Amino acid sequence: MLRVTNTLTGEKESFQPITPPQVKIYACGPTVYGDIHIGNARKEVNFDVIRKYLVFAGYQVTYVVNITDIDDKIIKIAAEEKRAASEVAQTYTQAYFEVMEKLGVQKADFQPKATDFIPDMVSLISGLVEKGHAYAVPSTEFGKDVLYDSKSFQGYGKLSGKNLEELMEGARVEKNENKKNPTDFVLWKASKPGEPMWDSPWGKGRPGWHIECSAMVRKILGDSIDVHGGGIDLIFPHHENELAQCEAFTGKPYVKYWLHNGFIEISGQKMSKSLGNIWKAKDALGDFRPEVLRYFILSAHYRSGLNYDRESLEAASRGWEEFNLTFQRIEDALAGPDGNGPMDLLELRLAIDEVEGKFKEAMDDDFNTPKAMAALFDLAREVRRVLSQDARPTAGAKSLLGEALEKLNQFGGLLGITTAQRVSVPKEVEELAQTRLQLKAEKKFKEADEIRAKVSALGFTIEDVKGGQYRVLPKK
RNA sequence: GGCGGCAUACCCAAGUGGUUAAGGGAGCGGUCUGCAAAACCGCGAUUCGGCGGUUCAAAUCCGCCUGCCGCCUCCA
Repeated sequence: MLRVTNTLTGEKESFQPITPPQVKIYACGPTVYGDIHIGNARKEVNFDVIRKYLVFAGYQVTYVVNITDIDDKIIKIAAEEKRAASEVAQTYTQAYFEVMEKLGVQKADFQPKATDFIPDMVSLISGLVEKGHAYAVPSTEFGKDVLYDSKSFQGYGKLSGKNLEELMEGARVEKNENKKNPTDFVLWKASKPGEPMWDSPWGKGRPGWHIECSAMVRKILGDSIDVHGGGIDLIFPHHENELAQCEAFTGKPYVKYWLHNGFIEISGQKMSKSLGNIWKAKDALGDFRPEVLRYFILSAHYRSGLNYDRESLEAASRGWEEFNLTFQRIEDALAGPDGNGPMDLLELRLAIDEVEGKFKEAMDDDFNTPKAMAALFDLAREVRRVLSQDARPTAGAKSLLGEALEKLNQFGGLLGITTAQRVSVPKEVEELAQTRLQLKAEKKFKEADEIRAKVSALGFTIEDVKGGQYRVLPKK
């Protein structure tokens, strides 16, 4: 039975979708005003795994990740770069998709852009005004702002555990003389000259941030959804406000399970522009394989903070190499001739029988990926132990190794820490390696070493293994 | 000031009342080896930030203290 930690209740609860086997998930996506950083990437990887595991567990999942393609930051960048906001948004939307593809993040079922849902937002805002939860105030020459009346919704603060009085005291909110309460937030913003604008009952303007998610969730998934996710920082005010908008409008519960992932930290602190410690995902991908990045991200529980530095990444990289080599070693062994044993296979048999149960148990516990990975490592270790007995396993051992490979591929694939594509060794390199084997047999070691150097220049490494065989690997 | 989270070996990191405190990295010892590398085996926390309490039993529950971090303003 799957259990998840729900921010709304602060507890780990058993997961029971509203209308099983359907599961509707919405996870806040990027605001496309720049390249995404590894913190954004972490959120996408965490929810990618959550989504894939729910599918694996037999649910019919509808997964939605939005693109915020209109907001203050985009407008600001556009002004700086002297181009249209839509152009800026397009550039970074594209960049985002490229990173997602590299990272092996499966495309969401829907990837709505805010600007495609303006009419839905307008109608939602109108409804809130009619119901007395929002009010329009004069703003610019183009029209009025519409603000949400936070005091009009009794449940305001229930997600983040804040109460209005305290919020008002500590409020560092922007000054707005027109606000009835300091915690009121903007639903619709009248445009200023030169800004993007859309027609509305309140003149020309653009949507506030929080309303877009509310509108898209309702349009695509309906009034009530099973899971809403995002980074921990979105709890307040973004998700609190979304909740207030939707529940005030529909009178129905908006989200059953709120899931929030922790931050990636640099030297124990969050990434921020002001600290100048932003690590872009595309730069990380330049230094490390995508599988290594996922391996690193998933080596911590999604709700924890995760400290990111080069050393940790390099450790993850070594760990991943070791894990990944297991796959190749199995494939090599299966492709080779049968040995004639004897081999001790008991532990491997047990490990194969246990892995699925251990993996599921870990993942069922609020998607405990570190524990799930440990389950895979346990199996991988037994595999290596068997392979080290003899590089040419017996037919019986091969059968077990085949089973192990299947399990490792299945679960490692779900986490996205395996690589589907083996680096293929060019024929030229293969021939050189063969020649070297021959030279070695003739004890012409000097010539053999020369070949190794040649192979190295071609980007590969030859490693000798037991039984007079060798292994060709891409150079590290 | 209000709210929340975290503190486990050299590093990362599971563990949420009860057998020997997962796993990974690094390290050390060994096996193997023309060399190199790899691989495999073995070793490593009598102890879970500190002090009290509850309990037959606590890293796990409660209280206090210390330290770090996040949110309360845009933020994954």
